[in-house]
Order: sequence, then C-alpha cells, then structure tokens
Amino acid sequence: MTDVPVYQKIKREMLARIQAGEWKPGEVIPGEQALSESFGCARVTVNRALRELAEQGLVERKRKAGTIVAQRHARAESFTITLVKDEVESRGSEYGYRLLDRRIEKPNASIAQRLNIGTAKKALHVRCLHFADGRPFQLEDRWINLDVVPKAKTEPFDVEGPNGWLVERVPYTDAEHVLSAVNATAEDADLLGIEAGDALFRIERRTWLQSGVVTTVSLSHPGRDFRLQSRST
Amino acid sequence: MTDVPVYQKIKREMLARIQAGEWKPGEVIPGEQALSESFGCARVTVNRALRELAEQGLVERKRKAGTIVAQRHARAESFTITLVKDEVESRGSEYGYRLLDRRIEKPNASIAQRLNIGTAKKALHVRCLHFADGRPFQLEDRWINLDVVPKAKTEPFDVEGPNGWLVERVPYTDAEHVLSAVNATAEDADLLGIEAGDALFRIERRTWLQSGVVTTVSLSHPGRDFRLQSRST
DNA sequence: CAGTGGTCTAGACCACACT
DNA sequence: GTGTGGTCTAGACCACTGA
Repeated sequence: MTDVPVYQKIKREMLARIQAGEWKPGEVIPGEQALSESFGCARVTVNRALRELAEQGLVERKRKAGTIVAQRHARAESFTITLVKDEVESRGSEYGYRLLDRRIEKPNASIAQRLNIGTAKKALHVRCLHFADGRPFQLEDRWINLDVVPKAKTEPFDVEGPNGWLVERVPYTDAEHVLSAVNATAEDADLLGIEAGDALFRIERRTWLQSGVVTTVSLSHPGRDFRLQSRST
Repeated sequence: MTDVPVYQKIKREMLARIQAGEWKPGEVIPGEQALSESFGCARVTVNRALRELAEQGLVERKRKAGTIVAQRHARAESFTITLVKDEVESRGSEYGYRLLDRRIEKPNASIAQRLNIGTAKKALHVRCLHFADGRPFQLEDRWINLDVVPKAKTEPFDVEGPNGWLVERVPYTDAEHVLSAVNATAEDADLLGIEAGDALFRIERRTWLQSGVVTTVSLSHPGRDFRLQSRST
C-alpha cells in the first residue's frame, strides 16, 4: 500500500498543489533544494519528480529562473506508432503487401523542400499498399533521399515495404510526425477500396539522420478502420 | 561539443548496437551492472539511459529477466493536446465560444458504458462550439458524471466551455485519448460550417478520478484546419 | 532462492542565464 | 557574479519474478 515510490508521491503532491491553486500558472515554485528539505528526501528525488512533470508538460524549467507552473493547460500524450505489419498482425489479421510503383524521379517543389534537396535532384519515389486480411489497410506514398540512403537505389521493394526495410537498415536521429484527417481523392479511394470522399486518417512522417532528411512518407488509412489510442496516468 | 550528457551518449551507443544488429530483437542485453562497468560509469547512469529507451518503446525491461530489445519496431510519439482556447490563440486567432445545449438527461447505452454508470442514472450533457476568428474550429460533445462532479450541476457553461472549467477545478488521475478520422454528418457540417461528408479529425477523451469516470468528450475539428504534430530526437 | 531492475541517498561539479 | 537546474557517482536496500 505504502510502497509507492517517493518520487511519485511527490509528483502527486505537487499536482495537488497546482490543482488546488496553491501554485498558480506562471508562478515560480520553490527550488529543488528547498523542496527536498520540506519533503525530507534527496534532491535527486525531487529532480526526478519535476523532470517527469516537465515531460508531461505541467511545469516548465529553466536554469537560474527556476521552475514555473505551465501557463497552458497542456499535457503531452504519448501514442505508439507501430510498423504496419505489426499493427495488422496485432489485430489478428493476415498481413499483405503490394508494390504499386517505384521510380527514381524528380520531386515536385513541395516534396523537394521536405527532403531538403533541390528540385533538379532525383529521389526514390515508392508507392505501395498494405493489406489486412486482403483488405487495403494503408496506402503508403514515400520519398527516399538517395544521398543519405544510396543502397535503396537497387532495392526493388517488391516483397517487403520500404517502411520495414528502412527501419531495419537505416538509423535516424530525429523524427517528425503530423496527424491529420482528409477526404480520399478518387485515386486514393480506388486503391483503398472505399468511396471517394471517405475520411482518411493520415500520418505523415519525416526522419533525419543528423542534418540530412532520410525519408518522408504519407500513410493513409480508411477512417473506419484506424484509430490511435493512448492511456496515461 | 563533447559535453553531451553521458546517459545520452550511452543511449546513442545502445541504439547503434541495436541498429547494427549487434543486439537483436528479443535478445537479452547485458545487465546494468555489466554495462556500467563496460561504459565506465555509475549504474544509475546506465539505468537512466535504459529507462528512457524503454519509455520510447525500444527495449522492454523485466526484473530478473533482464532487458530485451523490443520485438516490434514501435516508437512512442508524444503529441501535445492543448485546451482549445490556447490552441486557437497560439495560432494568433481570436477565440470565441458558444453554448449549443446543456441538459441533464439519461445517456444512451454507449455513453452510459463510457461513463461507467447505469442507463437509468442522469448525467450532464453539454454541446458547444469553439471558434477561431469567428469560424467554427471545434465541436464539443461532452458528458459529465454528476456523481463525481456534483458542482457541475449548477454551472451554466454559458460563457466558458466545460473543458476549461473542468481542467481548472476537477483533478484527474487517468486519461484516455482516441484519435480518429470520420466524415461529418449533416448536423456536424451545419454546425461547423462545412459540407456534409467533409473529413473531421476527432479526439475522444475520457478522464478518471481514481476509479470513477469524470467525463467523456468528443472533440471534432474540420480536417483542413487541424493537425497534431510531434518532433522527437 | 537469487539475480535483475527500481529506487533512494548524500555529496559533488558544472553550465547556463539572469542580475 | 551567483543561484538554479542538469548530471554524475558510489554505495545501498528492496521488490519482483524467473528458475
């Protein structure tokens, strides 16, 4: 009963103080030193509690300035984005894959900008479909920067999607994700076996290796089959 | 240049080993004790590196069994879900609010289940609109459990939305979020000033205070105006 | 039962950012 | 300058869980 870790107790206590209005948004709260004394524990323990609250977006920390209660009531929620194959199989469905096209071509201005290369430069463009029990589950439209991943040049991607291939072979240091809802174009609908205009849940991802963009991809899922879920405490 | 924290260097090194195939998925990696010796640092430092990798979903840790490289290539991505008002204002737009209806009524079976109350029990049902520069930005459809939040019974919600009201007054211990893409119904479209069938980005949230459900809400945004973004390293 | 990770402590040094 | 958070260490105890 009482073997809840000390740093968690402290987190709860501090949460309670924030919610009780004892510590107001924008206000500086006592320093780690002072808190550790009042809680009767080591400073590192208070530090961990505060660090986790900061990760969750409830407080903001700055050296010298101290820790302040976050102005905006925002909490960071964590969603797990899995590889399609795992996602499909975790639902108990059979995974399927089909390559649509694979071309080395010049990207348009928008894609070139996303890849951070010139429009004169060619890149690898792959489009493919992922199935769950034979039903289209995800439409993948990907561009790969051949400067960063030259070995992709000779990879046919006919039996394995570029997603898994990249994950297993190319490391990345940074990632960006954008989630959105869009209406399916006629082409999207045709490929996904749905009606034009149906809602799509789209995940756009870009990954970097140091300062170079590795790949940028758009993953579209029929809205009725896809959702992202998170649960936090 | 070289003042990167040790635990981060260790994280990178371990990431590299995983990506190089030196440590394979499902395989047990050396224990913290052994690693700290080989890295020439304290065990706590290795512990922090591994804890963070586990939070990101790259490894799984079990007592006694040790640490294994995660089977599924999954990474947890963190998205920040802000209060509508802050979201609108952070875009430099003017925030507006309008209450649509507020009733104390019996929920249908689905909602009753979500609130974890019987269908005979009444709950507070609030629907309202949030605007950005006069344009509908979010349609909120909320149910509040009056057993847990009795003081909501007398709150009119005519000038402030229930979202902000709850955040400031009612603490919660657990939260669940579900993100999805749906097509707007005729009613949704009418209220949001869009066409029926247009894609909506929907956030469904449920919060608990200990074991009781505080509230469940559906937040719908016109797809063309809304996206969630994350950036991680 | 025994090994592994989870947590805690007391003390320390340092970088940063405000004054 | 100087105080605050960021990080690190060496050593310790404990809970969990697989063998």
